[in-house]
Amino acid sequence: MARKISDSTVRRLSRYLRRLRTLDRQEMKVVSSRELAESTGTTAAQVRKDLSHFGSFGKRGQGYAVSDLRVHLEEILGLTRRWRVAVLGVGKIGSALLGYGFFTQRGFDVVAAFDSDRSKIGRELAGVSVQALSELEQTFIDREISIAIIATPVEAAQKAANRAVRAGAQAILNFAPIKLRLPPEVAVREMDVTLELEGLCYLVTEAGAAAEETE
Amino acid sequence: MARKISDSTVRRLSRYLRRLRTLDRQEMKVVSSRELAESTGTTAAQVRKDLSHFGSFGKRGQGYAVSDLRVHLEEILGLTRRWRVAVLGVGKIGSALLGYGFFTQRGFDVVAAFDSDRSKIGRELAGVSVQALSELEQTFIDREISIAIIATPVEAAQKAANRAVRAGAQAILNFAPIKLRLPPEVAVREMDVTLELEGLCYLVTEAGAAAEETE
DNA sequence: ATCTTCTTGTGCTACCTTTCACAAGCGAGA
DNA sequence: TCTCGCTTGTGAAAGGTAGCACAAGAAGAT
Repeated sequence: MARKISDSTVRRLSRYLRRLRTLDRQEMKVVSSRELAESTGTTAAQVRKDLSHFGSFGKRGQGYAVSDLRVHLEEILGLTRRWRVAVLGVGKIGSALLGYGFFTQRGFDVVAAFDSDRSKIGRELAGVSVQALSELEQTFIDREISIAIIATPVEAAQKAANRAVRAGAQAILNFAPIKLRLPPEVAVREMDVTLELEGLCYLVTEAGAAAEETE
Repeated sequence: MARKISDSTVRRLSRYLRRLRTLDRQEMKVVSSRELAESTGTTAAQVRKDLSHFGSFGKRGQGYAVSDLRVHLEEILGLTRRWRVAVLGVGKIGSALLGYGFFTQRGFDVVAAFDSDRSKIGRELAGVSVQALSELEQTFIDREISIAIIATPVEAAQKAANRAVRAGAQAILNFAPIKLRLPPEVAVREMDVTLELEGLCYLVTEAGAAAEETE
C-alpha cells in the first residue's frame, strides 16, 4: 500500500463512504459499482479503480457488501478513531461550525474554541467554552487536538495556523481566504466560499457567451 | 476563446485574482509570475500557462501590471457585473452566510433567504427578510436571482435545488452533504466540511503509517 | 453439469494537466 | 547602438488520471 493515492481519489472515497452510510441505515445489503457511481457523480469503472488500490472488496456478479465496504473505507480514511478538533476564531463561521451537530456523528469532536476578542472569551457555545489564544498551546497538548479549523479574519489566519502547528496540530482546515504557508508535513485543505462562487460565475458567463455565439 | 478551460485552471485564476486585489490595495504596480505563484501555492510556469489561455497580459522582462491583470481576470471570470444570490435554508450555515460581509465586497448581493420553518419566516437577518418557500419562484423572477446557495438539511436539499432551477437559477452552491442531480446546463459546486475533514484524516493517518514503516 | 446473466478487477489506451526549457522581447546602462 | 539581466509566452515532453473493454468469477436456472 505504498502507492501514492491522489487527492481526487480520496475525495471520491469520502463520497462513497457518505453514500454507503446512508445505504447501511436503509438496511441495503449490497451495492454495485454502477449504483455507487450514479449516486456520487462518477462512473462505475472509476469506483472500481478507486477501490482496487486498496484491495478487492467486491464479489463478481454480486457487487459490494454495503456494511463491509463501509468499514473498509472507514479504515482506509482513518475514521475508526475519533478526532479532536479546535476552532480558531469564533465569528460567524466559527460559531456556525461549533453548532454543527454533524461533526460528532461523523467522528469529530470539537473540544476547544479560541478567539482574541475579550468579550467572547469565557462564553460557552454548543458546550465549548471560548478561550483566550494564550491558552492555545497548553490546551492542544492537554486535549490531544490534532486538527485546527482556522475561522479567523484573514489578517490573523497565518499567525493562528502557525501557533496551531507549533502546538502540535497535524492538519489544518482553512476558511480564511489566504494561502497558508506551513511546513509540508502539515495537511491543509482550503474552504473558500467566494472562490467557489467565482467559479460558478465563470461557468455561467461562459455558458452565456457560448449561447450568444451560436445564435 | 473556444478552448475548454479546466476547473482547476478556473480555481487558480480565482486565487490569482484574490492575491492581485490585495497587491492592488497595497499599491503594488507590477508582479511577476514567480511572485504570484509563490503567494498562491503554484508554479511560475503554471501561472503563465493559465493566463496564456486568455491572452498576453504581461511585459517580458517586467512582469504583469497588477491593476490591469486584476481587471482582465475579473472580466474573464465574469465579475464585472454584480450577482444576485439567494440562500435556501436559514439554519446555522445559512445565517452565517447571510452575515458574511465579504460577499457584498466581492460582487455578490444576497437578496433573498428562504426557510420552511414558520418560526423563522418574517424574521430579518442581516437586512434580508426570511421568506416562505412558496414565494421562491416569484422572488427569483422579481429580483433576477441567478445563484442559489443550498444550506438546507440534507433531506430537503434536492427539492430545494430543483425549485431554484425551475425558478431560473443558473448556478448552485451546495452545502448539503449530497450529490445533487440537476440538468447539465446548471453549474454546481459542492462545499462539504466533513468531506474535507475526512480528507485531512486520510493524510494524517497515512503520514503516521509511513512514519512507522521507516522506524 | 452446463448455460446464462451479472458484476468485479485490471491491462491498455486516450486524454488531460503540469512541467521543462528556451526563444522572443523589454528596459536600463554604457 | 550594443550588451546584459530579467521575465514572458509557448512548443514539446513528462507525468497523471479517467475510461474502455474484456477475462475472470459468482450465483441461479435448466
